[in-house]
Amino acid sequence: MLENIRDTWKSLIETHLAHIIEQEVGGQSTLPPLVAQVPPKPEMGDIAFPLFAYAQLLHIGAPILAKRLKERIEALDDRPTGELLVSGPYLNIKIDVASLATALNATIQEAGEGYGANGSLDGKRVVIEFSCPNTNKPLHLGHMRNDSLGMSMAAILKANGADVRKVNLINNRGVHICKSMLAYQKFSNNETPQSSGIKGDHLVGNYYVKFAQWAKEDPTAEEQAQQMLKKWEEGDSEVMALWQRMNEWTMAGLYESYEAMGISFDAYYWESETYTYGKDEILKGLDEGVFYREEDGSVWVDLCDIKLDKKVLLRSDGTSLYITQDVGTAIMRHKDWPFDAHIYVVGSEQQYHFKVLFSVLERLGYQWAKSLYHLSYGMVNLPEGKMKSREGTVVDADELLASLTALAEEEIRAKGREELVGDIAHTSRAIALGALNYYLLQVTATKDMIFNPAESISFNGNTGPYLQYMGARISSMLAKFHSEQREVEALPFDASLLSLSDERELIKLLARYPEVVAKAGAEYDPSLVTAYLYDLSKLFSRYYHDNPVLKAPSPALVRARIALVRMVDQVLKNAFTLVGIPYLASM
RNA sequence: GCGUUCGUAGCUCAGCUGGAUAGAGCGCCGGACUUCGAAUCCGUAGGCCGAAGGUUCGAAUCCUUCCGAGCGCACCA
Repeated sequence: MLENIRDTWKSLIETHLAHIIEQEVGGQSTLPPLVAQVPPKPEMGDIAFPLFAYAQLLHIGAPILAKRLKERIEALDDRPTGELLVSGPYLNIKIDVASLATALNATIQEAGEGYGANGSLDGKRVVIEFSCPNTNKPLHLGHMRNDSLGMSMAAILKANGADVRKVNLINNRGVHICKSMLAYQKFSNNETPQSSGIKGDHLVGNYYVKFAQWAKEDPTAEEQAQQMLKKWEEGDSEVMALWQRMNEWTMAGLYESYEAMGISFDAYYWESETYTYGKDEILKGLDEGVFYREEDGSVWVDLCDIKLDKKVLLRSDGTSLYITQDVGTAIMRHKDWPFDAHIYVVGSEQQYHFKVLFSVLERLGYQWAKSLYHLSYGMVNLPEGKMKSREGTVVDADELLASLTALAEEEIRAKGREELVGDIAHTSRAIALGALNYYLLQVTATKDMIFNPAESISFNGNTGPYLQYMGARISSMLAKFHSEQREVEALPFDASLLSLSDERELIKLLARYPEVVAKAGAEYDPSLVTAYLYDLSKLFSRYYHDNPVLKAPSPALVRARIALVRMVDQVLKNAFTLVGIPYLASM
């Protein structure tokens, strides 16, 4: 909405700039592009156009040029609504906020939860792969960052019109899986999740830890694990049975965690089925001369020309590697469901791997290889330093969620809101999720981050619950309005009454929301949405704190402010769904 | 060593397709609840934006070098 206004002014000013420059210095074919900015202070207007570059061409001061442009445009009979201001070397526009508010109100009311969405990716299919846990241990904090990013990106891309397919590739085979199996075989006395009362993924994880301890004492442990892997590959019935049993335990646990954290997928893939993929593709590439074979029989790709070194694609015994199966899996997925883009949400430690993977696919001649994207994210560290599984400092996902939930519940009870909140368990969980997702998504994905548990549960300041609180306050305000001032609803909405500085700022911010959704989609960056949410909430908090809505001086003003509050409410709701923050009417 | 990501307030983070005095939160100190729920709001203090050069009318933002940190550099995944 704001974009249209900006573009209108921009092209108008551009035209007149071109005219002036042509008159003064003759046919300048390439003018520098005019950039639109936001003035640092509201009283300077709403849109700013710096004129330095043009003034230089004309050999005059920018303020003089600004003045000339202003006079010239003001002389026009039909020009857009709004006011021109000269502010030093800038030509600024003070937009007509009342007409913007009127249009915005109609748009938001009509679009509802669709406000902010756009069709830029209409008809485009996007696969997004994330989570991809191993079946030998429960989820930890690192996975949570991955899952938050994956879920959020999927929602953002949908809001941009894409047909999104969320996929999860479960790493359910390999030596590391055999390790927990082996330890279980040796030390378990056949305990089960049922007999022990331990959640399946945690039970299996215990044996993975057990293996590490055992391997320290018994040097043959690693060798035994390798032997078990061999048996697995041969389909040994005893090993297969154990594998199946333990994988089921883990998966049951993981499904439970996903459910609790609001994470879902459209398709699951299993490494036990995909690990042999890609071999044929590599051999085909070998035939085509894209790859080469070493004397020992291994197949390689030489990526030195793009500074990526040489990489093995097939072992000398002809078996696949991690990269081989990734090549095969990508090709298979494109056959199954021809996509326009494929995003892999994977930690930054695998950047090199993905560069190689994408290059290999490109060399195999797949045009779509260019649409592959590694959404890389940094490590999650603790205030004390890195999480170390050996030192037991890994933050378990289930435990973290449980403790956040307990704290939220404590807070609700401390405020005596048990009755008002309704389902206290549900509400506490929703607050915990809001806190977690916001905390994890507010940081730029590529950066490493420090997760401070104490801070994430504080619920004060720049946090998820702060945003949820805004929603709850608005809900209760609107409920009160409906029960006490229904008759005011009948009054017409007069946007010109919203003339306070904060009201103007709120309206502009609300009008900017669609641009945020578009940018987050184009740049694959959920943190743009969290940043926007915080700006909106902060501005709104101050506004309703300082200015009564239900007790505004006149019914007409009550009506106008209620309209504004409803717009804020709708945008909060819409943005919440993009970053995994549950909306709560009461908390 | 090579590649890559990053160095902004005491701490955690924004701002980075160059533009008007560098912003939040936490913490510190001080205010505001007979007023739409104080999980809130307001204010004070706190920065040679890692360092040095360069490009530019203008650089936290772009380029180079250096310093410091993370992560890669397996016929592991």
